[in-house]
Amino acid sequence: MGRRPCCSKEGLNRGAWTALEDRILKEYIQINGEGGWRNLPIEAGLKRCGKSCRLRWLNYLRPDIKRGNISEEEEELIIRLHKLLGNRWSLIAGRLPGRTDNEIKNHWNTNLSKKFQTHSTSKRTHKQSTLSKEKRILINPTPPARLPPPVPTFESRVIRTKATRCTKVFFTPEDPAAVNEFVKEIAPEFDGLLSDFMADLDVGGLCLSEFLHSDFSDPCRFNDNNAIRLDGNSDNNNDLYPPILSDDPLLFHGKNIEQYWTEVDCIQRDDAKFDLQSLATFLNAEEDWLGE
DNA sequence: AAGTGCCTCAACCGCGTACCC
DNA sequence: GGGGTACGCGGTTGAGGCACT
Repeated sequence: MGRRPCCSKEGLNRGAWTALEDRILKEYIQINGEGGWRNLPIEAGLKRCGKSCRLRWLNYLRPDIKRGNISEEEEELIIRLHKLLGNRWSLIAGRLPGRTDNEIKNHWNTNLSKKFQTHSTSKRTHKQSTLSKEKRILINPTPPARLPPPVPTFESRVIRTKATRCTKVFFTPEDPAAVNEFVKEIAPEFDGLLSDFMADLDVGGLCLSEFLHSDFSDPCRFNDNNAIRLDGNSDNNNDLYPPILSDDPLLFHGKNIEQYWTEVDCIQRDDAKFDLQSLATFLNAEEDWLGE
């Protein structure tokens, strides 16, 4: 019983790839492009599972793979992103050009998690440690740096599964009055959404899913205030993201937004603060996950 | 030199989601 | 809407290399 295997394992090569297999796969993809992984081995003449081909290409053969050790700057970014996003390696890898999720995951498990263990004073066991049972280690639970006073309490439930990005969030306001105040003063976008609802995290014009998937490497995506541009067109302020409000632009204090996102734990618009550390907290709030 | 234990990282596995019919 | 398939993801494994005895 159980799940049907992704492909027949009979007669397929397993284990380390040979130089010849690499060459065949590379040449096939260069000619035919990525995708169609299931049929690729047959068409390319490889005795490999399609999944294996995909993994080999993504983690090793892609031309834009960056070789060599992970730099201190990259390491710093990984730590910050992990603090914010948890074990969403693919998302983290997306912020490190040339690095793969597998590479970052391995680097974390073999190097960075130890640093956390060394520096952590916490006794909390990380639920999702990927190390083998006897090697499981303690990881800093990243307590929120500070709580934003004007933001009301939400019972947040992150829709998060084992292998998916987190873009949707359920909010259940615990204090409707506080939410009213919050909406009125800080996030008019929430107007009319006071009961249980499902939406992109969209606070003050800063949409989580857009934010996480933005191309931070493209300078055209930022205006003079370093707000993200949706279309990369520097001439149209209406397409800025977060939107430029009249006399009230969402400022990033002159910093590159990536720098800001990873260095600063709070984005500020006037005196309204939405705390990214709090975001990290609920992203990591495993007790609130669905599926319990 | 041989044995042992530890570490690294490429590869595998199973699951959830997206997509198509 | 339901079922089947493909893809992408995070967790886990294990081969190979290295250090130490």
